[in-house]
Amino acid sequence: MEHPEKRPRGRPRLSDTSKDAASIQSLDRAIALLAAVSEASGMTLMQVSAATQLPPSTAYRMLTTLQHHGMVEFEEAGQLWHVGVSAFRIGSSFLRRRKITDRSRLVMQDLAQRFEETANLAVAEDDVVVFVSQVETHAPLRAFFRPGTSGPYHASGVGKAILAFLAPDRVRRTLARVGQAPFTLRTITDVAALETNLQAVRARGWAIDDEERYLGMRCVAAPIFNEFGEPIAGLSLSGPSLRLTDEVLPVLGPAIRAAAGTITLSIAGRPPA
Amino acid sequence: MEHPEKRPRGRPRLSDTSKDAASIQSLDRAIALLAAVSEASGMTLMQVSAATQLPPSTAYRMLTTLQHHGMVEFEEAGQLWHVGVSAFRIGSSFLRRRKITDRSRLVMQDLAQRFEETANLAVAEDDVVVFVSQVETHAPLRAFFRPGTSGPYHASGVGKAILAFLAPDRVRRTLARVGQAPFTLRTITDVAALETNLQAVRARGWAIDDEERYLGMRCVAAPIFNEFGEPIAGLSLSGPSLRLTDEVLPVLGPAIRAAAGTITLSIAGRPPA
DNA sequence: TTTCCATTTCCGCAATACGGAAAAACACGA
DNA sequence: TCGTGTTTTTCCGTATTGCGGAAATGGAAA
Repeated sequence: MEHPEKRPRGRPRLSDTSKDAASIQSLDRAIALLAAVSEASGMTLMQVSAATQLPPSTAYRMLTTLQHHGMVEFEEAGQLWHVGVSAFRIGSSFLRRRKITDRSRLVMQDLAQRFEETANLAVAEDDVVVFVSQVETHAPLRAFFRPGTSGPYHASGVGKAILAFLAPDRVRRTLARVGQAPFTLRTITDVAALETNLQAVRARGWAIDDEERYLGMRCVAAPIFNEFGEPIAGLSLSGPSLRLTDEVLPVLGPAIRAAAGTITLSIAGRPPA
Repeated sequence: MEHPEKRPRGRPRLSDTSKDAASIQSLDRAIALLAAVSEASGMTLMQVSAATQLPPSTAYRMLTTLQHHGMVEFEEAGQLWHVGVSAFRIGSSFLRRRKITDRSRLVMQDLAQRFEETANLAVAEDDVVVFVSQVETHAPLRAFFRPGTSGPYHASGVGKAILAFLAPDRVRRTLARVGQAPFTLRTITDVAALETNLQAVRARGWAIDDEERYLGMRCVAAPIFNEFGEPIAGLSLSGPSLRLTDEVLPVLGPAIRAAAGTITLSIAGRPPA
């Protein structure tokens, strides 16, 4: 009956948006900590503590707990904390649900070898596309996306390849939500312009990212569909604009569209009506 | 009503030799839970609860907390919990630090010490395998590869260990490209003969280079796999034929296969299907 | 050596996470 | 349609567990 007012029991100082459901504080903090560690490449205890706003002793206790499970590793030389194998193992199972990764391997190897450019596979998430695997070439100058990195829908080959086959209103909603940040001079920052671009993509079956994300880098991509004809991922070949010239595009584009088609079939997907 | 036992709420449900350092219970449990979810492909709350031995309400609270961070996802249709994107993102940052050379060091030292022969690590390149690190023994007569030197696929233990787990047509393409130069009388210079040899390697999990590159030198090797089950490197023990006799091979072979398996695990790889 | 700073351990307090139990939501069959 | 059994979700009192200040340890520089 006493203190019928606010809840002294509640979570401590920060945020307290009060709308979030009951959460486990220590777990919340631990995940934030893990995310912080994964963003840097090696952090000392003090850095972790600073980045997470947690007292060193608390951060330390969390790190050692995570360490027992192999979620983080401690590098003696340099006293650095890194993400561990277990985290990778657990995270990798995210892909198992999308059996695409395994099925696309051969196709990607073939593409990369034939054209001597990096082949990438990315899956569609709510607000971004996430690169999940790639096959590299041995060219000294080449594109590289670390698995797990994400790309913007409006300024990536795979993103546009996927958008092109989504219902118009869904495209508009997505764009409204994520915006069209200008990464380079060539980024398409206008909704109407992007829609025109997507129409062309849909018509020919493959998309091109012409230095829209990184200057000097081009990227040719095609969508992969699930059994409902919905685009759920994309295959792309990326490299320096110097090599992916306008002359080779007419060859590359159809080749990638075909390769993506092969993957669509292998996961029992089907092209849209 | 009865069962007024000691402490039902208590934390020490499991063994707990009490020697383990202070850990955060909720985090411990959450990681175990996450690992359980990652092993199955989609679990209902009840399954999670059963697998982790946690009461449903606790498991539920953890799942929703993880969900807020995107560590797990809930699939409405089927009421299934899956590992989420964030877990993938965080886990992927493990790749930045995944240096085979570093992670194999201990295993190699152990091997070299146990058998008193030189242990080598070599990685697969397009046309050759490249020796990147070794642990030497004190024997006066011993094998030695300077780091950076390359070996032929068809006439090296590591090379054959790798070839044995590649797709047949890829093996053929590689051999067609690099040839089968005869280094010694024992070099396998015939495609068919090599393929038979590789079949045996694949069956038992380890390869032997029986003076095929250098007269008097034998080499026992096993492959190391990446997360796609592709052979990307090999571990070998090499020394004079006088010591690596037919009698010790049955011991050495499995030992090296096991050691390579350990390395595969430590880089979050997996054996091929 | 002394000093300074980061890491690791300790420990008492009470805030936090726990889990039983009840309430919703759901799934079938009758 | 209702009833019955199951799973998911919410609630809440309790005391266990996690918290963080502070001290101890360790290591490198001065």
